[in-house]
Amino acid sequence: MFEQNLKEPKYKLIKSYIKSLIREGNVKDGQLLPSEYELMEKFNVSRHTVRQAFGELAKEGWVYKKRGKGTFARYFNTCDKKGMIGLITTYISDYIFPHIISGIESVMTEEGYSVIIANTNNNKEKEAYQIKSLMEQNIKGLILEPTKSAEKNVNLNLLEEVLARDIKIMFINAIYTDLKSENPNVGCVIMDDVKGGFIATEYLLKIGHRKIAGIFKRDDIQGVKREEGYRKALGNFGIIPDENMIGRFTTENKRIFPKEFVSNLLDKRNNELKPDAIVCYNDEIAVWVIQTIKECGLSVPQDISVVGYDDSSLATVLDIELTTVKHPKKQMGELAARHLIEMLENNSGNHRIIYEPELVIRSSCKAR
Amino acid sequence: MFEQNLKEPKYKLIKSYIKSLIREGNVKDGQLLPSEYELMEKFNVSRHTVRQAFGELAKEGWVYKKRGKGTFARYFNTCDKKGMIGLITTYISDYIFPHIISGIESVMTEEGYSVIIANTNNNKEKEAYQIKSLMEQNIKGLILEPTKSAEKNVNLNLLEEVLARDIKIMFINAIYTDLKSENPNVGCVIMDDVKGGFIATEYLLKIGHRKIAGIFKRDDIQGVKREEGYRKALGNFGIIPDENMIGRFTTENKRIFPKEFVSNLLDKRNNELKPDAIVCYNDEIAVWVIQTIKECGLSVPQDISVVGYDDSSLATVLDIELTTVKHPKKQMGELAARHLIEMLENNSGNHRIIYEPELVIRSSCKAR
DNA sequence: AATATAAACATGTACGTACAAGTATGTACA
DNA sequence: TGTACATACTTGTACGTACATGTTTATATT
Repeated sequence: MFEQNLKEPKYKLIKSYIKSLIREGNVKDGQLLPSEYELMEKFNVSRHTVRQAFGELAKEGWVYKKRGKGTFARYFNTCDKKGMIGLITTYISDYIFPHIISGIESVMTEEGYSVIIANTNNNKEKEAYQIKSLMEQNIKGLILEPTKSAEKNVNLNLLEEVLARDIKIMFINAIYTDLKSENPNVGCVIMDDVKGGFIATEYLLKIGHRKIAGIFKRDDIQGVKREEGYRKALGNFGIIPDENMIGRFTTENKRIFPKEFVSNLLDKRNNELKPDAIVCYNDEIAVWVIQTIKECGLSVPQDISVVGYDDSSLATVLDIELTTVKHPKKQMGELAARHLIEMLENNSGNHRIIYEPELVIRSSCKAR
Repeated sequence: MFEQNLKEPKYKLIKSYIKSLIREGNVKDGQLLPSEYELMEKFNVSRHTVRQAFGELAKEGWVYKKRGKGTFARYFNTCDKKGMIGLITTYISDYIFPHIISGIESVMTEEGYSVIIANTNNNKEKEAYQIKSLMEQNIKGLILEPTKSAEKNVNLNLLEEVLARDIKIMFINAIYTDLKSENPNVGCVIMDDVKGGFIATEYLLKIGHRKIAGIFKRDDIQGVKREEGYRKALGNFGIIPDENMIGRFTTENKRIFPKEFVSNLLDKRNNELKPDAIVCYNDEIAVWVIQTIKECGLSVPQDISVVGYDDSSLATVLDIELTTVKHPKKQMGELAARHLIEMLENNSGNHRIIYEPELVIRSSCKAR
């Protein structure tokens, strides 16, 4: 009578009975389970007890109920579905992100994973919220594009919790360097942004420019590194950059800053600042820069050469086609997905991919 | 006695009371909520009813309980757990889809749901695979942009299975009409595409055009309806359209067809076909059409006026800015998300939204 | 043969009771 | 002072009943 009652409540016993029915395939996906009354008899309990068991199983996703019809098994996380992957990016619909996401989704779907997407709008608190949310969803891996990667990583402890739960992390675009870089559960697919900034600037130098302004994002590592490459290239040509010709913006002022910075550079009163060329953080900024140059009565590339970054769709859509640094975009997504799957399934190899940037030369620069 | 009982069960009323306590900050994170007995008295219900409310809230993550101590609010910690929503679109990274997806994601995240995305590349088999995959995840709702909606719905049985599992369906852009349209578990946010095609064509007629060609997609309902609107507008002006001036393409030949169709129209040998204006299925097609017109040595809008559809980013990026029909894009995503949440949480109301299109007049049309 | 109707059965809501078990607090006793 | 105990409170488990509501099937009626 009481041997069963030593610990476990009756409704939990019924729960595990139902779960075993489903798990062992006795009742398959979508098939009818025993009715409440049948289980009352079988276990000699009240209907309330059976309902408690079924109610929890329904909330947990093991079964679903249809009034008048019965309770049915739901087979989730089965063998033909390998599991879920979380994806957190700063933005979803803007710029090159749709292509990155699409690359990830296509590979993951092909390989039998599902992708849950979330974005942070480049806000650290929202990033924390999204990481917590995804942790609750039983994900196997997390693809993360860091938010404000150049600032202090306030979500480090959260990421360590992610790893503690055996969830692998794959960074894209940038990495949080404070995570131990040898950790085999952390991978990345990033660009060599120093080199990217370098080749963009070097190209301008090689075609004869010397007064080269730069405008960079300062709250993500990509921006900091691109500036580093820019400085390195100038240094190679023996040029010490004028700090007034380097502009730095953040997410918050990115829509105002480029215009202000460029129109200040082109202001007739401080003519010694007027650049021959401008290296831009990315194509979006380059477009605004070109717009401002035009508004100041000058033209691109006749008066000023402009280099973008990322080779986004913006680059070829203007009447002036942008010379820009190629970003792998969709390919980066695919690479990140494939390497994460490798980490999950084989747990081996080096999964730190650094993409070599190349320059795409179009019509926004002119030799002088 | 029964005035409250017209629809909502008592325990749901108590649930929303508790949720409002937490949401409005009357009971903050970690603080004690009223005990079961207090709520019994307050609402004049049995303890069972209160427990049902608290039980569900606990499973959903709104509260947590401690035996002997009470029930506590949980807001900032992990109020997620409301569940997962599946999202299946034809494409992810192209055209207006990133904006639709972004709208859905932002609302869903704000409301505590997670979004799993998947795409079909406009392929019916892939659609079937994605629906099956998502069914195995424990999704609460499915947002679906139909694939090849004008063709026979081969996945109807699958969608009925989705509904049988108590997963609500929200259609966007188009609906599979073979699903019973009064079903309260099916909603939609679509455009009035007949009207869209109508106002685009009517505009051209009003500014004096009579020989108006049309190029439409024939494998989705949007295309069929836009063509219907086009014919209706012509009919209102007493024009019987020349069938040779109407082109129909499918996903498979969309990259070749517009060019062939337009260059054939403009071929000097069949001069009677040469149109004054062309109504295009969408902006993407319009761009290719304009390209082809230019290649034939004619110009837009001087020789031929062109109308697009969707008001995508393509519309304003060319040197000729497209006159086009406005598509809600991000707003459509937000609407779809909000209405799906309504269906899930309140189970009431009409969730069939038909968006009224409006024309955005730019510079790709000229009166004659 | 088609159409109501009733019965049987499924889950949903809601009332009641009883006792178990964890927590906090005040009181009596050592 | 400190410990033990009673008490009152909390949630947890479990029994019972009743009726509502949706689904299916068999039966009776037209």
